[in-house]
Amino acid sequence: MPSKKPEIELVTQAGRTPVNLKQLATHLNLSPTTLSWVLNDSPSATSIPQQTKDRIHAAAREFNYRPNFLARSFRAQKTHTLGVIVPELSDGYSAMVLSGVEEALLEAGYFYFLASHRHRENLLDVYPQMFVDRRVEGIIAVDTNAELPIDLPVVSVSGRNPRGAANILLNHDHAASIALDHLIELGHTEIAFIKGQDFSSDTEVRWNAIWSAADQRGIRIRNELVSQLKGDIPSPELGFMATQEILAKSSDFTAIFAFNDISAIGAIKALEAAGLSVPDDVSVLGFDDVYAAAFHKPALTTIRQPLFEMGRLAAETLLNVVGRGIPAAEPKIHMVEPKLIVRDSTAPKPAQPR
Amino acid sequence: MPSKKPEIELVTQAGRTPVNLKQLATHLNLSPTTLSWVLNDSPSATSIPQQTKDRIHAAAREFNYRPNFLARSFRAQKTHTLGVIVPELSDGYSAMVLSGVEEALLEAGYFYFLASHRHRENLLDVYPQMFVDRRVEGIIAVDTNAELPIDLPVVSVSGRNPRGAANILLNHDHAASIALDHLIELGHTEIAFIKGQDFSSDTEVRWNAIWSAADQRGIRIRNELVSQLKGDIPSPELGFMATQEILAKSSDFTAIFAFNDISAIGAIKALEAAGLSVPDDVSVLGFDDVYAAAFHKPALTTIRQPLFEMGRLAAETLLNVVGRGIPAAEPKIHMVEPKLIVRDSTAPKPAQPR
DNA sequence: TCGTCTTAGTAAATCGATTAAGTAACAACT
DNA sequence: AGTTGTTACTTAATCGATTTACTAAGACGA
Repeated sequence: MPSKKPEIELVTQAGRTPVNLKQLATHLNLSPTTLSWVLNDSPSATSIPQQTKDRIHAAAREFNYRPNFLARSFRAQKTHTLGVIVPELSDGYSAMVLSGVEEALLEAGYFYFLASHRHRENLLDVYPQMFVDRRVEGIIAVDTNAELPIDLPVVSVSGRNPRGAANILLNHDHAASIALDHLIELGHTEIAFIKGQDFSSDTEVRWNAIWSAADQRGIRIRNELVSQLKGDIPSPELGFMATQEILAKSSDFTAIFAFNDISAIGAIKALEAAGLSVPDDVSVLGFDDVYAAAFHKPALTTIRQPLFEMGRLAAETLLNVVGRGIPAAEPKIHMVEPKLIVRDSTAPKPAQPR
Repeated sequence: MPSKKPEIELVTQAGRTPVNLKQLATHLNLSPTTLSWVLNDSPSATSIPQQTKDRIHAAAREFNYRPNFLARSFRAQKTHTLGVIVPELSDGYSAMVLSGVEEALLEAGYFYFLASHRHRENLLDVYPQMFVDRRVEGIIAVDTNAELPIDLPVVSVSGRNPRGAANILLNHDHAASIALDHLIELGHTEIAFIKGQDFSSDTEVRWNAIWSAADQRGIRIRNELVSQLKGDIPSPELGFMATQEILAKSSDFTAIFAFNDISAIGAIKALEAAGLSVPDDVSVLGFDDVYAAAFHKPALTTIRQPLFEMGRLAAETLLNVVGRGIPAAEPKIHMVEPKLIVRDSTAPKPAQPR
């Protein structure tokens, strides 16, 4: 009589249902425990002889055993997932940061949930709550000053979060200095400014930095040459309007320092609509160096933020905290440095006044 | 003797550990089953009197009971999560699609994992595998023709996926028609073309559509006036080089139809570098209507893809399939319509030849 | 020869919610 | 009076991996 084959046989091919630990253990005539020890290289596996280990590894490979992620997550209450919240996805800023985040996470085997709040109150409540419900291990908040859950480590990018584990911040003092130095070198002293919206976390720090840098250089900031972006759409239109507002009050300036590249593009449009040429009559200085900045006409002179690096740094920092499990007592501040990118939208102050 | 307080007391405040079903059940002197039935409004709850239901709901509110998402996911092997794979995040195209995706998912309580493969072979393997491991319920592939897992429903956006549940496609025939009609109306007959890279799923369909539209209109496509984008970075540089390639072979054309807005921007730079004015000497027609298109100088005339809508549609379609649990036998094709956006980069054919 | 160590494992509990399969008490009907 | 039905629940199994607490067999030393 020929030896009877076992009634239940494991399917070697990519079968319908993936093999689980129990089935694999049965197949090997071992207990799930032993397999778990060996496959996870746990300290308890020291007593298991190499031969058995090899058998287990071989079987795992053969049947393409992949541990059930859900079961593991559930058991350990760890999801290997972060939450990332950004204001808006389409303006290029967040996308750059996210690229950096993704790169760092991939290496660590983490994924992230992405949420864009578009400055809507309810989303600012709902998304963090969803993050908590889904047991993300930490949150990266990009340019977002929300009330975030206390019991989760948070790393902010461009946004001061006093309760968070860390803040990735641009050196705004340095940014303001190199920006003003550039304009001053070109001979500009009457400079108009477009401030950011109040909801943007950079607005205040940057404005303070500009003030003190201007002060140090003997540049007077005149009230009528300052306006602020109004509205929450990511469109040059806002910069266009802000510039018109300034032009209505005074045309006694030869340079504009915009809050970001998008508004700089709007500013240029407004100046040209008013019959002024950029950079011949007025120089325009942007901020961020988003994707579009280099390809605008005139190409934007701008202050580059290392957005990709900031994303990467945020993710690495957060993973570090998450790994240790101890949220830092006081938030660390990581400063990153801006860089002046000179292109075609700035030029020496015109010889004679308009 | 005063009544003894129970030894274990539930914490009403946002305590350290959230309340679980068992604790809540103990508190109410009921079994977890009963609570589960009532809180999920399951059919078995019909026999539970309203009074008990009210007690349960009240307690759940009072102790801010939130079901453990991980436990639920594990039990049901459903994660309420999708995977989205895109080529690149920073070029504006995917970001628009994602905004649409997000909007649809939020309403349904779904999140998504985002992965950008940047055309790297290994990431095209690794990310889908990670999606499967994490038990996403479906995948949205944006402009990506990867070998995707068979046992998951897939919806492609701009990419034909024969195995997938659905494809969201632009009506490229219509796009080619309105594009050529626009150029022909302006008097152009000698038209140069910049084709997309082979890896882009739109390249072939669009090119075929252009061919037949040109044929129908008696426009001859001359080989020396066709070049192709080379390289996988999302930069106008590629369009710049493609245009230079054409210019090296012939300058006998009055219009260029570019593969996308980014390459159109590069094309304009190349034409201007060659001493040609856009649109006075050569008209340039873009594609997509990405964010930067409107703010370029000259503002791009372009064929708009309803990217946001495409994302939304993809997500809705996928959720529908996921909900029913039955992957469609043959992929549905959802066609969306392009729209001509006339701006400043196209103009009537110049009166005399150069 | 007894007791202790080491080796090579196994059994059972656990994470938290869901669900199939009961059960006890009472009502209603034949 | 006995059967069937309804109401209001409870018990126990399940999802799959991990982990704590055991056990059995043999080696070794005193």
